Amino acid sequence: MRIIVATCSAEYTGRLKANLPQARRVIMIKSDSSVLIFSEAGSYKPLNWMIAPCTITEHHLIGLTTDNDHDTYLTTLEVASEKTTDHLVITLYEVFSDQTFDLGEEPGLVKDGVEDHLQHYLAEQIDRIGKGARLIRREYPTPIGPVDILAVDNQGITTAIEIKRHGGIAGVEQLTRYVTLLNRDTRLAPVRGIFAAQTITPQARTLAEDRGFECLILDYEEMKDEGDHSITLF
Amino acid sequence: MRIIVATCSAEYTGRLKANLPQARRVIMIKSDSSVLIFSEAGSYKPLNWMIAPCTITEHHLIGLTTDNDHDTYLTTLEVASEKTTDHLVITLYEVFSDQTFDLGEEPGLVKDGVEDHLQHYLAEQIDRIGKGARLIRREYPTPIGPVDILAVDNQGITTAIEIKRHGGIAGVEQLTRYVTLLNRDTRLAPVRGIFAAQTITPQARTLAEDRGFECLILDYEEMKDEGDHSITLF
DNA sequence: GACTTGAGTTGGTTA
DNA sequence: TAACCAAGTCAAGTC
Repeated sequence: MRIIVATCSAEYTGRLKANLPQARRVIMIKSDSSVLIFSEAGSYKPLNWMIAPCTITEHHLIGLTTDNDHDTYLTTLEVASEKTTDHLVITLYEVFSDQTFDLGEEPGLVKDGVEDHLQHYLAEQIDRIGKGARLIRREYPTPIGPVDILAVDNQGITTAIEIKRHGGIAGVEQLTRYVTLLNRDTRLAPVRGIFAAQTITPQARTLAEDRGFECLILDYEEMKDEGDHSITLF
Repeated sequence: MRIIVATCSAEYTGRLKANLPQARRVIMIKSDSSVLIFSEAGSYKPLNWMIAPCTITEHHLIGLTTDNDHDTYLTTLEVASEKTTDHLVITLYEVFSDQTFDLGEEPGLVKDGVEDHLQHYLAEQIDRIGKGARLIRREYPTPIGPVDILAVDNQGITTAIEIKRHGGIAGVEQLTRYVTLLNRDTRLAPVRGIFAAQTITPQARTLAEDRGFECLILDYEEMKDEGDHSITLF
């Protein structure tokens, strides 16, 4: 990992073109040659970047300082993608720091609470859609992608469940596609839909209910507690 | 901008929980107190982060080195969001570098080639949907969001155009929602749809054509040339 | 402030 | 490899 703090400008050409005027910034060059340019502003996204695999060519040129009173060295970093025509040219004017560190292996991040976990617990606790419900399977395959959960409710009705952490309109559309498709299967029809999420936007709830879907709010902590509890029981 | 290179571990609690085992990493602290933790792996996304507004509390503790042969100082950075309950605790074990730089103002990034530009040129060159077509307006407002372009084709039929750089199923769904809604307006009906993009996935094309929408491939460079050309003419 | 949409989205999984 | 879907997505614009 090489970290450069410098006055720089940059120009990116690829899926779009982007121009970065001269200013002080931080340039990170990872060991795979990927490059990130950061400013104080914004969140975690760099202003410009190049992802691996790419090749960096460093040129040293003689230029002038902004007040033209003496010669100075300019450096350009030409970063070219090896897979596409994308390229990024960074010009360094004044370099304040240029250090390289060996970070070694990254053991990786462990996450808890993603959609997959919601799906896991809801499949395990399928009674949450109504006492007596029975799980058919998680990730029930269809030609247009897997349905998060397919179940049979206590009335014997096939039930497709779309799970989101935050439910928006797009999720309702997704559920609509699945229910429409599954209803063409005479062995399953009629199929109803449940839109299950930790939070659901009012617009999405309205759309879902318009289409005859039930909305189910999921409490992750509660589901996790119940899941952990049943593990200790067996 | 403060840049720390150190052996660290981290724990995030917020919308989910995430745990980062001990390893050498780069920690960036921006002037607004936002924090980013990077490793060599992955692309521009940090392993963990906290966005502004947040408060950092730095604690210095006496701990033991991993081989327990002598005391050492540990530092923890406790980063708490000021708006939510999110918090991130970083423990620093061995610090290799800890420097602060003043980057000053960021003049900002200038982009060319985003969806907005496609929309601009297509509105200007509305003939691309058929000779004699006439633009009604860009960003035609509806209760469910603005339609990218509304036009009248050479048959006098109202035409809703959804523009994407890369057209996928979600874009077709979006167009469907708009066309369905606009068709309820007796002053506009019947309304047809055009799905316009630089690239369209085969599935999206199939879905769009199933729904009676025309698919239109846009050549950005060509549109830009034509746009620039007409500017020089007037 | 809530919601929708775009992004050089990135990243993971599967056909 | 291509396409779909989730993400602590982020960020901009609108209502």
